[in-house]
Amino acid sequence: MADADTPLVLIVDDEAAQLALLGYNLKAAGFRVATAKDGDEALLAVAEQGPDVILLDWMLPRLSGLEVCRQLKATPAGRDAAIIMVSARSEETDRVRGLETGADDYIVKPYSVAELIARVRANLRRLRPTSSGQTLEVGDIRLDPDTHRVTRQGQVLHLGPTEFRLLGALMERPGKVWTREALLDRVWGRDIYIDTRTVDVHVGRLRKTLLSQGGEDPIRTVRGAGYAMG
Amino acid sequence: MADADTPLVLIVDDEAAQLALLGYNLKAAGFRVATAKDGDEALLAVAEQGPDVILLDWMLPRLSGLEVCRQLKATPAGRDAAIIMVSARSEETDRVRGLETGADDYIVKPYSVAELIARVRANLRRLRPTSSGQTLEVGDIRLDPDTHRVTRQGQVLHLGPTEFRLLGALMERPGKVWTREALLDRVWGRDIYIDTRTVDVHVGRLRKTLLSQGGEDPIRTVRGAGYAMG
DNA sequence: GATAACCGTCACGCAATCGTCACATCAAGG
DNA sequence: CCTTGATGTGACGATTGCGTGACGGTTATC
Repeated sequence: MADADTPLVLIVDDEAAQLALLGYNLKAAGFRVATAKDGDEALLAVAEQGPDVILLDWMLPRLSGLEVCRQLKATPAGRDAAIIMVSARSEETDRVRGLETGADDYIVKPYSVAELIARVRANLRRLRPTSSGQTLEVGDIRLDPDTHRVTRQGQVLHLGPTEFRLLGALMERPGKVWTREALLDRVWGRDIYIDTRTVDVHVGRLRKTLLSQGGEDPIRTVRGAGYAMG
Repeated sequence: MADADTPLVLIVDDEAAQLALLGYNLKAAGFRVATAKDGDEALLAVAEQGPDVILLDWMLPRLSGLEVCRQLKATPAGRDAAIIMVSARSEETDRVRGLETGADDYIVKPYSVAELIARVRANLRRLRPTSSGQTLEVGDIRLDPDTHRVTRQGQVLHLGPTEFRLLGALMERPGKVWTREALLDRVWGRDIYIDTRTVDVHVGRLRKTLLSQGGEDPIRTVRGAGYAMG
């Protein structure tokens, strides 16, 4: 059961009760579990054990979760892991800042165990193709998840955080038609209540940037359904 | 609107006012709604109607919400549903106990309608992950539900949403003769009042597109009965 | 505290698509 | 050949979906 192929989840939280609860549920779901009480322990554990997923609490003593995230993403082992920020604060700003710092996902308290497990699994799946420095490429567009850099025909394009994640989602499965709802899930996060038309606006902004250096429109609008890449 | 594809939400609460309020909001959000006043009614309703999401109040007469949750998760129909516990108590212990018992999510009073709807939707999405439909193929015509792409002999064909769904229905069961009424049900939706002749028009438009690149007419008209593929 | 970047929402306008009708055409029986 | 009911189809007004500029609000940065 707990062999090296079993995904390792590192839980970083300063509350012992949280560590116990999360650990219990994750073990029950078949994961290996490591724990850390603060940022320093977390950095050490990441370097030593190389976890696949890191559950990182927002509120930590000494270093904030945000700062820990930044430092983790600066280490080789940290870049190979998916970081899920856990927060009691639901404000948009926190989420954006978390994702900008390099977190791969975000979950807001209170969350369900089913949701947590689903998130961990989803990020594990996503880990393989993208997170290990794998640059996405569709046509003449390249997206580097590590450096957050997008180029078209060598030209570097500047994208906002949301548009970057939007493009990343579209490029991850070229051709697949995403409904606006699915994109809200994938790009904005679950349990976020946002007008679906907002997706249209961001697609428009993304298109504008992608077309700024000329070239064809790489995003296909499927009337009545959603959007797709390629 | 209220066809079988519309998700069914079962509300379990002993206060009539709560039932009415929640029911009103959920219906306004486009869900079908069923109600139950206590645990016994809930168990019956779940077995009979097989809801997709269950909103389960914590405080119930006779059986507690917790116990109802446990019993629900012991039934086949209950396991297929997402259970959201609704509680006025915000203590951590309650949440943990609720989730340990098998609830999929948890929402604490007072909550906003927007949050409630968002939770219900989020749990629905988790319940039915986007099934990657297999590409349909009849003769030289291919239809990919995933990419919403229709090709004939490699040529990409452009179809409107309705014609796409119409072709999908026909291709799903090649040879089967669909009556106009059945097609209205399948393609347009169950409780839609539309002239059956409209089907003829759309079949005509579909034929026109399918024949635009040459080839035989793949749709067979069965006089007095309806249409069939192949 | 001022500026710039970015976000989510709204309103407007255009184009695609829809449903219906009217008329043409067809199939089958007499 | 004629009749009759069913089907094909072009035209048209109405609706809907989508693109997009504008706007106010928030945050980061200096």
